Amino acid sequence: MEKINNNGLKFFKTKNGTKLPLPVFFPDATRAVLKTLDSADIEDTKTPGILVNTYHLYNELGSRVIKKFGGICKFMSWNGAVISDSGGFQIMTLVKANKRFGAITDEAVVFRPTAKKKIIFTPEESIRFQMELNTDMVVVLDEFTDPKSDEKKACQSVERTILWAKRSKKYFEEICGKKGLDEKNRPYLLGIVQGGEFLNLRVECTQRLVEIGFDGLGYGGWPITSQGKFNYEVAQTIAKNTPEKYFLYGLGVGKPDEIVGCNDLGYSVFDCVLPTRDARHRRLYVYNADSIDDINIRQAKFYSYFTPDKERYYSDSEPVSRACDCLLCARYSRAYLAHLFRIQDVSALRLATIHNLRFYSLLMEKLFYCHSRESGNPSLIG
RNA sequence: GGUCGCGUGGUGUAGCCCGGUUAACACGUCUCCCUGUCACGGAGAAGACCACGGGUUCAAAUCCCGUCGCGACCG
Repeated sequence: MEKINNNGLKFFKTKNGTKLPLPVFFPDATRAVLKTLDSADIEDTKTPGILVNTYHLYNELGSRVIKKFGGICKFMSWNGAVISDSGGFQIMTLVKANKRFGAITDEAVVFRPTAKKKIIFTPEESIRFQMELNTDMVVVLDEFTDPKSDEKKACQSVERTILWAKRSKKYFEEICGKKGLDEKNRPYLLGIVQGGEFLNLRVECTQRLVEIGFDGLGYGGWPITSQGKFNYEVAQTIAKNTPEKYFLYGLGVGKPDEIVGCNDLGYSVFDCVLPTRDARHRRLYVYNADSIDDINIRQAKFYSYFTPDKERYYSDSEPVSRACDCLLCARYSRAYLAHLFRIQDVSALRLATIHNLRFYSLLMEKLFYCHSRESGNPSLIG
C-alpha cells in the first residue's frame, strides 16, 4: 500500500489542552453513553475519546440540559475527547430507508421520529447544537451517497454536501466569532467527502471542500464494496487530494485490518460501532500473540475472533487473551465469561465491551509505535 | 406384591385419545453476518433406529400384548 501522508499532523488536541497521539479511535457513544459502560469504564480501557451523535441528542436530550451543564463532557462526566457526528448518517439510515421518517431538500432535513414529532434540521442547526455540545471536533451535515446510486444521483449528493458544507463553515465562523473562539481554542471542523464509488466525484468533492477550508476531511458514505471488501481505492483517492496538514478521518471505519490499511494511507481518526456492537453480539477480538509485546500488526492475520459462550470454554481457566491487560483478561477466566453470557447477565456485555475497546486502544498504540519507528523519529517512541 | 402414570434429537416438551406426506417447538450445540448504532440483534446448519421385543393393519411415535427403566399412590 502506497503511503500518502502521515507526518503533517502529530496530535489531536482537545479543549482542555491535552495532545492525543495519532492515530485515535473513538468508539460510538451515540446517545452520550457507550452501552453497558460508564465513563470510568471507558477511561480504564485507555480509550482517549468518544463520538456522540448530534441527531440523537438533539432529538432526545435537547439544548436546555446541555446548556446547563456547559456541554456533553460535564453532563456525562467524561474527561476525554469528544467528536460530535452531524446526523448525516441518520438521514441515510432513517429517512432514506423509509419515507415516513421524513424528507430531504437543499434547505433542510425534515425528520419525523414519531407520528407526532417533526424536526427541521438544517446544516446551521447541526453546527449550532454541536457547539452547544462543546465537542472537540464538529462535523458538517452531509448527504450520504446511497451505495446503489448511479453517477447522476451520486453527483447530486455531492452538490448538496458541498452546499451544506459552505453554509456550515460560514455559520461555524459566525459562532466562533460570537463566542470569541480563535484558531487555538475553537473545535476542529470536519468536512465530509461523498461521491460513492465514482472516483472523479470523490476528487471533485475533496477539492471543493478544501477550497472551502476545513481542519480535516472524512471518508463519507459506505466504505464497503458490493463484494464486501473495504474500498481502499476511494480512501486513497481522497487522501491523495487532501493537504498534509488536514486530518483524514475514516467515518465508521472499521475492522482492525481496515484501520491499519487506512492509517497507512494517512488516515488518523477513526470511529466505529464494531468493537462495542460485536462485544454485545458475542464477538471478541483477540491478537494472535502470547503477550502485548508480541503483537505484530504487520502480520497477515494479526487477530482472530473469539466467541465466548461455547461449550469448549465452559471450564477453561485461561483468560480470553494473554495479549491484553483489560479488566476481563486480567481478572477473569473464559469459563466465567462463558457462564455470564449463558445466564445472560449484563456484566458479560460490559466485560466483553471493555475487552474490545482495549483491543482497539492497543491497536492505536501499536500503530503509533510503528509509524514513529518507520518515520525515524525516536522522540515519538515511548 | 398391587394399582395408576410416564419413557420422543444434548435438555425440556408437543404429537398419542380419533393410526397416513421429509416427527414439531423451545433451549442447547455448530457456522456465518454486523462498519459516521432504531441493534444484548440477524441468517443458516447439524442432531431422534419415537425405551426394547412382538402383534393388529396396506400403513404404528400413535392401537394391543409382553419386557425393562423411572415416578406416584395403596398394602
